[in-house]
Amino acid sequence: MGITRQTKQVKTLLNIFDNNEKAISVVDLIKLLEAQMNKTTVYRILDKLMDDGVVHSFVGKGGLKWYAKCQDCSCETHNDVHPHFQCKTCGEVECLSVSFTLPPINGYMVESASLFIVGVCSNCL
Amino acid sequence: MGITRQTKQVKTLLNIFDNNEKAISVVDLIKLLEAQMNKTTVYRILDKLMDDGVVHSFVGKGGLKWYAKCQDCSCETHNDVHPHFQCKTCGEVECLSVSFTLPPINGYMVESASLFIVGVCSNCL
DNA sequence: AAATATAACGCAACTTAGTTGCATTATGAA
DNA sequence: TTCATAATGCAACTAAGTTGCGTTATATTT
Ligand SMILES: [Mn+2]
Ligand SMILES: [Mn+2]
Ligand SMILES: [Zn+2]
Ligand SMILES: [Zn+2]
Repeated sequence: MGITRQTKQVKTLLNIFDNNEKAISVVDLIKLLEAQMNKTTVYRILDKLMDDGVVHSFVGKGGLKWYAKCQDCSCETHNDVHPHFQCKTCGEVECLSVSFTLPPINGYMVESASLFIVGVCSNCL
Repeated sequence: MGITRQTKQVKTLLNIFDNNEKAISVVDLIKLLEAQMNKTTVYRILDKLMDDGVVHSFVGKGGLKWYAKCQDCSCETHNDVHPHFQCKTCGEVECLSVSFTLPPINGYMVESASLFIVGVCSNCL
């Protein structure tokens, strides 16, 4: 079940994702919002925003959780199957708007796949 | 720097990877070996086996670290760039001996990429 | 404009993965 | 057998994420 009440904290988080193309880690979110809300609240709101198809999450380089705004998702359909890229230089993480084809693996049923790419972004090159 | 002394603990871990095609998580390794060695030792030996090109690691579904034997790696060259697969049914994680091509991303320098696939393995289908 | 039901929040305490410092042990070379 | 030191065990710590519960605030009803 997703969000039912538009609390001050929910609005704050929605605002962050609306004005931010890049992905952001939970750790950074908690640090950024420590004056405004509890870390438990951050985790809980993120969970609900996931349910609502507002954001999607993925596991980054060090095993940390990252979140980014969904493009064309809703409660019912999560279409955000795209690679994620982390820049070694500036540290920023972004969703790549490209589709990728999985290698052929006979006899396996594929349910989901995540591709994480590390390198140097166009700004830092 | 890698391993310089063939301790009992090192032999135990080498033996596990030699007799095991599948990948294994650190958590499972620690549980499996709790009677034989300390968890700190497990982490430290795995680090060194990485340096020596004996094993490689990757981040699994939940952000946990997994390890598997390298095929053709050494201290100098780590060639193990392949996807990893986790079966939802049996939970086993394996290295896929297939190569995959990255999607074209103009203006970015790619350094490494990891592809993690979740589904049902051939045994469980 | 109250009253009210309850979703959501804050807080503290907890769990778990992984790390660090240091005293002790055991390996391999001299 | 001696000896330097790599490696281990242990305890304490850090950091990410979770849980339970009492309190607060939102949105609906009266
Ligand atoms: Mn994304
Ligand atoms: Mn592998
Ligand atoms: Zn960059
Ligand atoms: Zn299976």
